[in-house]
Amino acid sequence: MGLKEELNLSKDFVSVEHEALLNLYYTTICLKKHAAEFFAPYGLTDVQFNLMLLLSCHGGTEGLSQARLSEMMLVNRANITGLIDRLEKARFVRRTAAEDRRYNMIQLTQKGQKLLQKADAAYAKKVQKVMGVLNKTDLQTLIKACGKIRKNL
Amino acid sequence: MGLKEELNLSKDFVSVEHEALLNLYYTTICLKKHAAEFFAPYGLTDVQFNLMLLLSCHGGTEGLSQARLSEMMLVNRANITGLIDRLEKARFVRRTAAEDRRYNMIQLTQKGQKLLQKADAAYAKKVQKVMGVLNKTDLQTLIKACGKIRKNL
DNA sequence: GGTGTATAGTTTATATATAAACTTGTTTTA
DNA sequence: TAAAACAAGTTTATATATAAACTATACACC
Repeated sequence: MGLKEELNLSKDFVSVEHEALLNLYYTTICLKKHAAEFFAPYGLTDVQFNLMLLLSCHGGTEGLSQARLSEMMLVNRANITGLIDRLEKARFVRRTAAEDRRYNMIQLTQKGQKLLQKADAAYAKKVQKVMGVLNKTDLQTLIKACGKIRKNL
Repeated sequence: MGLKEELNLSKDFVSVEHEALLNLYYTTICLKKHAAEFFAPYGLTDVQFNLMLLLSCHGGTEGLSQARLSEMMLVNRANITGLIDRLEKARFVRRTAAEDRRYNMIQLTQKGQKLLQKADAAYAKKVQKVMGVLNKTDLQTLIKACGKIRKNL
């Protein structure tokens, strides 16, 4: 039961290469939708959770600049402005001035830390369940394949 | 050279499962950005190209309804309204009334067909080049892994 | 020490995406 | 057959995403 059957397509894919590409696209869309649903009860979007997780794992005490966040999330820095606006409005993060006054350092608030802790514990279990359908060898193979593709771009 | 190095992350991933999930996410983002750049010279976005390709491959002579397009693209039907609005404005597709007057049948115009033909020929080559970094066996393995994950959601 | 250049963040215009409420048209069913 | 239920498409409000133009700050170098 591949993508062709799931989408009720009338024709085969033109190549296994295209089929693989579309499998990556559609699988990621499904995973993102799943994540979005998962985080909704916490009052977060999947994107907001990911940003907060980056702050928690890689922010230390001083936080991360918006430029660094945009690098890590592979998004335009203009996008970070709006994300932080919304998270700041909800009091999950704060902007702090850095020595270099061009930078905003973004930090989790206590409220943000608490929420993240709860959400992350549940999310880690979810990831184990969702990706656990592949064994460790298959996961490593998948990681390698993705790495090769990115390197080839 | 994995994701950790590419993003200059200070910590390891908490599990191989999470690492694999993020590899899917990030690789797809990279592929989408690449596709967006590729289609820009044709005056198309990657999403617009995909919609037109579906019309070409699975639309036959009568076209596809917006509801069917939303199923195939895994997007909300509200989203299709705007996509078709923009493509219609550019005269790449047209809305046609169906017998069941609830439906819009969407068809490629001649202008749309011509553009698609040109873009698709070049795109097929691009896909071969990008995904060709994996051999046929690796591609099949990737397709199977993605299928297992989707089935497990 | 002032000028040019580079960097961080914001604003604006636009595209893609969702959910919810709504309109219109079809089908079911009582 | 009239009412209820369902289906397709649109509208509205909001979130995420980009590119381009802009502001403010920092730094390099003559």
